[in-house]
Amino acid sequence: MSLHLRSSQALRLWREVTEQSVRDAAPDLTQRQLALLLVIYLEAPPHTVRALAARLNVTKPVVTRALNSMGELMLVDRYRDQKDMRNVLIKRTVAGSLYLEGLSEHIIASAKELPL
Amino acid sequence: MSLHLRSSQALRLWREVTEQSVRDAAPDLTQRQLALLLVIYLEAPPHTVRALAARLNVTKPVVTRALNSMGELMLVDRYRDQKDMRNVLIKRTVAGSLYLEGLSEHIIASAKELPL
DNA sequence: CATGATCATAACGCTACCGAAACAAAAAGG
DNA sequence: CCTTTTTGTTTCGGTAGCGTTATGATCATG
Repeated sequence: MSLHLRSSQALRLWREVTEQSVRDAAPDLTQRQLALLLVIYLEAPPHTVRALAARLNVTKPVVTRALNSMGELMLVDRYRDQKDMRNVLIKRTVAGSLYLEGLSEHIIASAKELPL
Repeated sequence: MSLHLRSSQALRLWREVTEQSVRDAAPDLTQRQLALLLVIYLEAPPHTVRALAARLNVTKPVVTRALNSMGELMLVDRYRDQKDMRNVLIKRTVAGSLYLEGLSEHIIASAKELPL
């Protein structure tokens, strides 16, 4: 058995959560930054700039810049791969985990109150 | 009975849909623009700039600019209120409906394949 | 009808992101 | 070794969003 949503429910869910994010003026991530953050936290490491860029179909500078921005917000961390000093590996942070935890709570709460 | 999501499911759903939007390079709306679009299409008209700004907790120029951008993409339309010529009323478009229809299909498809 | 309030938009200076290309550092491989 | 390849970052010029403030148009009210 799978999770079944109707069209009106799907959009309503998206509206609730997106609207909440806007209203709260939470760290104003772009779509790309958010997508990146979710991949980093939901997929198994290691994550490199190159792999992330390929996965999201964006250029490497986009990833570098997104990591700069989210790094300042402490949402991610990065360090050189000691095995191959060309690589940069992206690490999760406590702040990043908390941020996504907050997001998931919003999603869950909104889903719970969707009309059937 | 209400729609219950677990934390991992919620974030996975968000990742799937956000990632898809990024990969497809669909009209690159900001969070604010998307929130605005969803309110316009899911809430009953009439919609004015002022009311939308208040609802999303943003300034009026933000709404005007978002309507400019989305207007160029044909996602929304606007015209003067004939009853009160100070007001601008926002209208839905075919392209906007199609865009949100695509979004909802993405959401539904992703939800359907969430692990239980 | 004139003055003040209420709309939406325009103007201004600023910041952040964009794609493309150039670059620096490290590894690979002849 | 010394070139070539790979990896990530920086730079460049350009675009688009931001908040604040000013403006123009319309309505309400004395």
